[in-house]
Formats: sequence, structure tokens, C-alpha cells
Amino acid sequence: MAGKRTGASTGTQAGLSRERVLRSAVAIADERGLAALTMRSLAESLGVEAMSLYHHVANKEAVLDGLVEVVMAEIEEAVAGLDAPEPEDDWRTAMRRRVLAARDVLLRHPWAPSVFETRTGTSLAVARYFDGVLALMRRGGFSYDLGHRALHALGSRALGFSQELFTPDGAGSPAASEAAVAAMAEQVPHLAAMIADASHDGAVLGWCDYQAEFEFGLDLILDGLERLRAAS
Amino acid sequence: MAGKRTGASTGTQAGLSRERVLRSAVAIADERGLAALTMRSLAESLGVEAMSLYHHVANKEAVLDGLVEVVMAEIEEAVAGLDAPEPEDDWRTAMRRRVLAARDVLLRHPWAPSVFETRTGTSLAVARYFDGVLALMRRGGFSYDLGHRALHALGSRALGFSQELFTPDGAGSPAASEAAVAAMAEQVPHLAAMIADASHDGAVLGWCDYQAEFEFGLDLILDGLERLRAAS
DNA sequence: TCGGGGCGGCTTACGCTGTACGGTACGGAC
DNA sequence: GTCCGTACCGTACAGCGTAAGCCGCCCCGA
Repeated sequence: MAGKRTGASTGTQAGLSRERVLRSAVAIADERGLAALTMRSLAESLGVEAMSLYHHVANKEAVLDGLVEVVMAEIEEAVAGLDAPEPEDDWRTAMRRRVLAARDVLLRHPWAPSVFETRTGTSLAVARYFDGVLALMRRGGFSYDLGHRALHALGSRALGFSQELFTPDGAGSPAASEAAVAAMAEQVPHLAAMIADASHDGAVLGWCDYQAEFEFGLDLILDGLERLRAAS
Repeated sequence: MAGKRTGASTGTQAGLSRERVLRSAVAIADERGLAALTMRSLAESLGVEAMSLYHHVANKEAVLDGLVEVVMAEIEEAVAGLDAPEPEDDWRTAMRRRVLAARDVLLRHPWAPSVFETRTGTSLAVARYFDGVLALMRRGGFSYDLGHRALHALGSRALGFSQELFTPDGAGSPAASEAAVAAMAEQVPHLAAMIADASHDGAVLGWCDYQAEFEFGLDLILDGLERLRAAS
């Protein structure tokens, strides 16, 4: 009974590979959330036992590193297929396009930010991306010093996400946070008033457009950087 | 033997309380890192069995929520003891002081950002803090709309931390990331050049002053907001 | 044609996690 | 004196990551 291998001739058995493992890991995280990604669930999705994975990845940390790699590859691809102005002509627009392209990718993988956050070690894929950002700024007329400061000022925003302290994304219902704030209106009068103000003068839509807010913050920073660049 | 209770008359036994539990949790995270904070280690530090904790906190999530509460209380205290200008006179300086005071607290608890990140649900303590930030901006002449956008633009920076993609803090040695970049210099020529440039013209110190970079980014955003406020 | 690695999978097992359940000692109310 | 709520302990369980060992298949060299 032992070692029956599925099916008749079996061929290359399950035919695992690092790539197939990582692809499956991304699929699980996309569909069922990062918490559902365990070595066992990952193995099961590949029709294999958990320990078999260790022939292709060192450990779970390596799987998470691989996730970052996959996402960064998607981003690099998106950035490559971009028609943005030459940085020498308009670095600001080129950068904006780049960041928003990265954001598009990240929005397809809501778990990505939290994985990036836990990977403190310098990843080659991430470093290469930032190298590209820095290259863009250099061509746009930045000194290394200002470029360095710009990278810090942008932080994760350069990759397309920012730290939202409330309802990062589809955690609750769209207007769940609005309801939460309403529930503690007495404790947070200004927030409550802000929501009330937004409700009766703006559109009806969930009072908070994260994409628009992201772009606002991004432009604020890019404008500030441009002023410093022009003055230098 | 069973149930010997420590000591003679025992009195109120171990004398746990939600407060004592949370205080101990903060101490463990401070001293041994967030990963070392388990229900068992927490119980042991209080001279108690793991399950006893559940009489004072619902579960581990509740402990983490409590951690946020404790840190926010520290921040509120630090902010309260601040001598900053009245926002009506100079909102920008008042805000700057406030954020840097919060940052001081967070630097004492390096684990705090990662806990904040995982607490997506709207926490009262955090909401109250942002309410205070918004109040400050209102007194400084912000519309609710601009205040709202400002909160988003600041994001976690309002609380004193920003998302660093490389070596958030004491992960490796001070210059570890520099060495890492050097190791892949061919793949990231611009980053390598930037480091080389910084090394020979700036001071010798680890080439990257996170506090200074944080303040740079903060000022960039505050300046941008001031321009928008003045123009509105 | 045959023999033998070694690769790739399975099985088992260990220590760790959070936590459900059921006891048990104590203090205070009646 | 009885009773009950509070606070704590002991045990147990499922699920986690992963170390160690076994076994069958494929490919390569003879």
C-alpha cells in the first residue's frame, strides 16, 4: 500500500519545482488570505505532502521571500511595459506612472504589503526596484543626496502602498470604518464632524477614495521633491 | 501538592489584572522581541499558568490590542506634556513637535509598528490620537477636506514611524545593509554609487541617519500641506 | 542488459503554538 | 454552615513548522 503514487504510469509524479510551489503560494494567498498559506495547505494544493516542499524551498521563510520575488517580477514587468516620458523631460510624470503601475500590481495582491513589511532583510528584487527608481531620479537631475532623501520620503509609497491605520482594504464592509467612528463619535468629535462634512458635500461613495488619497499623498511628495531639485 | 499557591497565607494569590498582564507583555516585547511574546512566556513572567491569563484577556489578539492601547497612552502622555505653539499661531511646528514626540515613544518600543500594522480594526486609542491631529489642523485653518487628505498623506508618519523597506531598525548591524548592497553592486549600480557618494562627502556614521530622514519626509509633507492650506 | 545512485516523494515524530474544558482552593454573602 | 463566584491550575487537543529516515522510480554508466 505504501508509496502507491497516484495513477497508472505516474510519469514525473507530482512534478514539483520552486516555481510551481511559489505560483501556488501566490494563488492561495490571493484566494484565501495570507493566514491560509501554511506548508500543509500549500502541499495539498499541489497534491503532495508537506515535507516534499522542502526539496524545493529551504523553509517557510524562503516561501515568503519567493512571494516577494514573484510580486516584484510582476511589478518590473508592468513598469517595463509603460509608456512614460523620458525622465530627462519630465521625471515627475515618469515616476508617478511607475509608482501607480506598481500599485496596480499590489492591489491585485492585498497580502503583499504585510509580506514586504516582514522581510526586513535586503531582498535583491526590492533593491533592484529601488535602484530603478533612483536611476529615474538621477536622469531627472537629482543629486545622489537628494535621491537618497527622496527614497526615504517615499518609503513604501514608491512601491505603491502606504500605511493606512484604518481599514487597509477589504477588511470590513466599505463603510464599516465610518460606522465604527460614528459609534465613538463622542470620543472623536473632529473625525465624526469630518465624516459628516464629507457626506453632505461630496459624492455618496464610501466617503473615502483610497486611490485618490494615495495619489494626493504621492503628488504632495513629488511636488516637494521637484521644488528641492529645481532649487539645487 | 496540587494547588499549593505560592507562599504562606497567599492572600489575593498572584493578583493578576488586565493592566498587570499588559504591562508584562510590553516588557517582554521590549526585552526579548515580539516573537518571544507567547501566552506561556507571558504567564511565566507573571508566575502563573498560561490559562490563567484568559480570565483577564479574551485571547492573544486582545493582548495585542492592549499593547496598542498601552503605547497610545504613552504617546498621549508625551503629547500632553509638550510645549508647542498654539496651532492658530503655527500649526506646522505644533504638528511637528507632536509627531516627533510620538516617534520618541515608538523608538522605545521597536515592535510597535508591526503590531499597529496588524491591527486593522479601528482602535479607539488610535482613532482618538488622529482626532487630536485633526483638531490641531482645524485650529490651524484646515478645512475638513484638506484635513482628511492630510491624514492620508501622513499615514503612519503621523504616529511617528514610516515604512522602511530596508533594515527598519536594529535588524542587523548598523552598516549591514550597506554591505548587502555592496554585495550586489553589479545588479544595483545606482544604489551602490549613491552609497559611495555619501561615504566620501558626508560623515562616517553609518551613512544613513533614520531620524534625519524621517524628519525630512515629514517636513516635505508638512510644507506641501501648508502651501495648500494657504492657497485655499 | 543490467546495476546503482540519487532524486523526489511519503511517513513518522517532535516541540511549539493558542486555547477549550474541567477541576479546585479561596473569600464573602446569607 | 452552606453556597457561590472568582481566580487559578492541569490536562488535552488541533494545528503549526520541520528534522529524520525510508522507499520507489528514473537515468546513467558499464
